[in-house]
Amino acid sequence: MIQSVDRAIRVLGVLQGARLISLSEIATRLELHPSTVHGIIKTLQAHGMVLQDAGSQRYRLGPAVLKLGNVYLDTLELRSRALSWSTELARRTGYAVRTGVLLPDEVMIVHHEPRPDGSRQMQEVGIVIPAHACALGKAMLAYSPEQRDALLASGALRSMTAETATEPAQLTERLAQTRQEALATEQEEAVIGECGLAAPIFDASAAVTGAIGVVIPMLEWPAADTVAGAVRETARNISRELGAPHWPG
Amino acid sequence: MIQSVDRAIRVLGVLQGARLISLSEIATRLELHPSTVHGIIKTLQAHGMVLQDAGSQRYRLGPAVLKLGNVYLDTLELRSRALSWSTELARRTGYAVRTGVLLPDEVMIVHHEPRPDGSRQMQEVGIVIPAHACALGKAMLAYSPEQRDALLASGALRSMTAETATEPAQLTERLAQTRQEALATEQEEAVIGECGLAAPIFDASAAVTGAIGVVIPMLEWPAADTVAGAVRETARNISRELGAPHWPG
DNA sequence: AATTAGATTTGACAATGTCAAATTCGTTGC
DNA sequence: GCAACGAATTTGACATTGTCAAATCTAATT
Repeated sequence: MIQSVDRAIRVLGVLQGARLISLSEIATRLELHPSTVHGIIKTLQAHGMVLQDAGSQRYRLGPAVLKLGNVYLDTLELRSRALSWSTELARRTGYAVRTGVLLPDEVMIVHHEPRPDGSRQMQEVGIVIPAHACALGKAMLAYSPEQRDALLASGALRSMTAETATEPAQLTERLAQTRQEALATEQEEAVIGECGLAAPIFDASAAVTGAIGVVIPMLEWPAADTVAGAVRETARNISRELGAPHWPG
Repeated sequence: MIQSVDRAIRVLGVLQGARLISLSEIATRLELHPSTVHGIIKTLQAHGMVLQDAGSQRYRLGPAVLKLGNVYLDTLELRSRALSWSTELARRTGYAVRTGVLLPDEVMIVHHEPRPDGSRQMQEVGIVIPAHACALGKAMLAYSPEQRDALLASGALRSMTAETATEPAQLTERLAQTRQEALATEQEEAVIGECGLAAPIFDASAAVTGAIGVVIPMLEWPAADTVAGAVRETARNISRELGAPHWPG
């Protein structure tokens, strides 16, 4: 582990949390000397990863990070396979479809297929949602023992709504149910008024690489039984295209 | 400039160009010792910026870079201001609307408003286009003398189509015309069949922060005169919201 | 005009990253 | 099934290079 590279990434992490921040505040948060942070920041700035606001002298993320992010999306085989199946799933069910990957304790959305009814929706690619509070996250955690244990051990089950599972035992039970049905559900656990169904996607090494699911407004919950079947089937189809030997896990 | 941080960013740059690449190839391209690259890569990997492919042992970008990129978009005041005006411009003109920022020699799209006719389109946020070969790029370069000179001096006017301006003199002339009309045009210079109009956006310090423009299919070119007016007006309105003292430059 | 908060620069020291060689791992050819 | 190869990884010594504390500069504020 190279110290200065590690510190540079931590600086980016702070910048990610605080949109516009002064050099000395970054130094304080990371418990580093301002001069150390300055050297790192100037290096990042030279590559366009960080910008200095002209007026306030404070720092923020730069455009180079977006370019990197876009290349990541392009290289993701999961995403390219999910594209066509998402359209199909959205058409069949009438709901918005999301595909996500698992970060240490969050799910990151790598594709968002809007509801086919054409209602205007926010662009959601790149957003992150706590893994324990969404169907996509539970679908993946249910089949990723290490990640699940790490999350449970970290004790970071942040509460999002009244329905969020914040107790390890509660989450463990929901994951067991997810495995039983090969389908994860979510009822207003992350966002009030929003429910969801999701199923895990496996790759050629039989490991979870992602999950796909539908977003269902509370008013339309529970969804028709055919929706659950369609989500499972879509996840199985994508898994097969990725070379998964079997589905589920 | 901190050497190892600089090298880490160069490693990311190589990963950006080559989707899946071996450690020794990265080392060769950067003229570094494999062991040096290994230390950097493992640090990046620990933070999820880089992933190692299970089968081939090769490396690729990781999800953490996408998360960073998304935060950049959220912090961009240009983008939030452009959102509502883009919808309006798309509605008035009937064309897809793009907003972009200027990198050293490319334009990066930070917002894409689809054509209001509802035709299905690719998501284009995060893609980059050579600055000298698109209307957005020329709109910004025309009012950014340093960036223009740097680009002309670099001699990197890559040819995209037969119409691309690859000679410095040719580009200089087109930029002069852009300033004269306060509007940049593009006729199949980047992509065959695609034309465009764009105007620059200025911030409170009277510097160019971006550009907004419409994408026009070759078959519908030239567009009605009202389109040019609508593009200029939109750029002026966004500039005013950002606190620009005057428009153009 | 003085004060303060913050960004930046400087220079010495020692921690730290770098390099070359050695080792391990997996794959291909015989 | 064994050997040879290519590639990733590990190790340890050396010297480069990042780090820290103090000093300087800059720009707001009173």
